[in-house]
Amino acid sequence: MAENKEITIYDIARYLKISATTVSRGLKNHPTINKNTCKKIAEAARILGYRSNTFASSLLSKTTHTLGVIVPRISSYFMSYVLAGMEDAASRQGYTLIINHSNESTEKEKVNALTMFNKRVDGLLISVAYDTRNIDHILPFFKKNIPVIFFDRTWSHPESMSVEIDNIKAGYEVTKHLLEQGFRKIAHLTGNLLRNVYADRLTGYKDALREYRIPYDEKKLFIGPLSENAGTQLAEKMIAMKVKDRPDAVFAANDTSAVYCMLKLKEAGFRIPGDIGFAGFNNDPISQVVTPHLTTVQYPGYQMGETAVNNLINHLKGITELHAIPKIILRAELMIRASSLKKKTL
Amino acid sequence: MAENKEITIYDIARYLKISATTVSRGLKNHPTINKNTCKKIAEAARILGYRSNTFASSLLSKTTHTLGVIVPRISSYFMSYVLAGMEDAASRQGYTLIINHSNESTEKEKVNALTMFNKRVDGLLISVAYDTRNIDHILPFFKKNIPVIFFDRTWSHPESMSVEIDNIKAGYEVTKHLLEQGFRKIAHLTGNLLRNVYADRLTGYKDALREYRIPYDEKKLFIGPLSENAGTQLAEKMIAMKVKDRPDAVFAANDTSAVYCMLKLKEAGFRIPGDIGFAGFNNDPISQVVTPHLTTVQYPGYQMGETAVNNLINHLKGITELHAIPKIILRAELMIRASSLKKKTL
DNA sequence: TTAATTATTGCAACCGATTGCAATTTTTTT
DNA sequence: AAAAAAATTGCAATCGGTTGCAATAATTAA
Repeated sequence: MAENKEITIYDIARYLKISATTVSRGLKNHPTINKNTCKKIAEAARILGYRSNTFASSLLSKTTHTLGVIVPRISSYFMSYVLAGMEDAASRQGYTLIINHSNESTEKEKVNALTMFNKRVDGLLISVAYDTRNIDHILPFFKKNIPVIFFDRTWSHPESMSVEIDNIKAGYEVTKHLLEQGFRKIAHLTGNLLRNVYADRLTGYKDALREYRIPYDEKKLFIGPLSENAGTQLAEKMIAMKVKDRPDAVFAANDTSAVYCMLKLKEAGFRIPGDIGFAGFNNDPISQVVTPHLTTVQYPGYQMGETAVNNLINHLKGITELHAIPKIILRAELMIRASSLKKKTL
Repeated sequence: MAENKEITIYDIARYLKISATTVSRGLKNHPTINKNTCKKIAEAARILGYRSNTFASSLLSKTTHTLGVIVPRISSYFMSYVLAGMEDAASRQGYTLIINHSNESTEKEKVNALTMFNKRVDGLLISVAYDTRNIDHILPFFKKNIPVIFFDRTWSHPESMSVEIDNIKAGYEVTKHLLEQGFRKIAHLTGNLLRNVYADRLTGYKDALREYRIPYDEKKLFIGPLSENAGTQLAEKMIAMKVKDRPDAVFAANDTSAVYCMLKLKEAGFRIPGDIGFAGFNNDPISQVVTPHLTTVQYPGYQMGETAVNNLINHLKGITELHAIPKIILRAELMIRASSLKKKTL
């Protein structure tokens, strides 16, 4: 069988005894082509099993209808929702996603960026790795006027747009809530302060303390990878502390570390929230499964992905200008649950 | 600045006063090109900021170095690990992934398959949607000799390969473990039996019952979407049952439904595992956070993704033949935890 | 020193779709 | 019925890299 022979517009042209030009135009219903001819062309394409050769047209148009996505980690609850939102938005508009993850390594991030650059994505969506210190590897995109959108872990750049939540506000609200509940020695477990998400939450935390006239105590700030282990270790440190030094609450910058810290403390006999209150971040499934349920911040991952992609595509279509909107803030919501409710009421 | 001008091999040729042919060959260190010339070409490419135009070469080679991935849902713990494994394996070998999700809809799956087909991926990796009933939409790939690998939720096809775990064995082991612990009225909460993963686990469940000479009771089989809600609803049904009809254990085909069923029963005053034993599937993070911890099956997602991609690429490179290996079975491991330990020991 | 090898390099056609402009056909106007 | 306007269609060049084959240059053998 000739099943393997690819059908081109020339085959259709020969079949209908017309020119390839007309076929090319007919296939996209170009207004100058007779409606009837268009119909015949579409029909012939169907019969012959034609599929457009995207390379040939990309070669000419220099456009791929492909967006590159670089995330620190695919396998995270939050990020997988971002990707789901991106995928839905992209395919709704006829775009395809190329997804890479840096695995939190700046080196891999650089390689990924280069790959995307060489694959000539029409635009780039990126959330930077844990300890990325500069965006030299993104500069080539700006130079070539390829639009870049940062999301979640952002990086400010005059030609780019960021999509994020108001981390300062979220950090403030979490901390304020803990303060309202009567906690006064609140520890903050967070990640690399180079990252906006962590730096901003810390700022919010400090803001709330200031409001309550509680001096900020550096000894209550714990910086680490926010892993299960990081949570467990903080618990161990706390257990080893003298009572007067021991925090009476923990605000962790993600749920994983919060939960594992909680579990370890519970195991050691501490009551939550009676002895120690807890709040996390992200609203991962574990936050609603752990006992007591974890107070956290609902992070709109799906919506973040959707928003980022829609804005990128609007820019590509010339509907909007990226640099005109340096930042889009999505709504994040404090989810108050038992882990922080010392007073029984709100 | 001429920053925006793309550099082509012709620019390099002009710059070095040699032919484009030589540049093309030199860039890939073709043996007939003088080593020294190669070096000069590479240097010039660097200086001028050349990047290869993949379309132009794909147009000729009919190869994209791109793999298509269709998953039912990106935002699932298990699947996000599969994707991570795929991404690592693919980028290690210089391949790029295009990822789509069907959102458990066969219709979207069809659209996705068409997109991948038109984007001319070199190979396809797919895990089918919840209620896909045929693979007509995949047939075009087979016709064009584009290799297809099914993973997790597979579909047997003579030219294809499947990567999965031994779900029958896993189902058998979970059930046998519950039986060994003294449970005798084990309910099974699962998904659409059209899907191998659910059908096979059920088979294993029946095998274990048979071994213990316990008649299979259809009334103990609950089929649904395996969502949080499905778990809660099963609990409600169980609460409403007469004692003699009530299962003394639940084997759920995923952790989410198991956990939510457990939580609801706990809330209603049932003791786990004293009154009702529990086992789930997947080893999601929630399984280790819920109290008591959930017995489950460790599902090697990352490895599954890696294996699928490596095999696909090996086929593409001509190292192996896909259809020679119809199936690859990965190791899954029963994780025994408190939710199923009625006898205090193993 | 010349012929025979071997190493390098370049010509020109090709992959498949697109597009400006000219050519042809059809329709409308006068 | 002829001229003008509008609707269709096709020619030919182009996008950038690849490759078979011929041409030229450099080495080696005779």
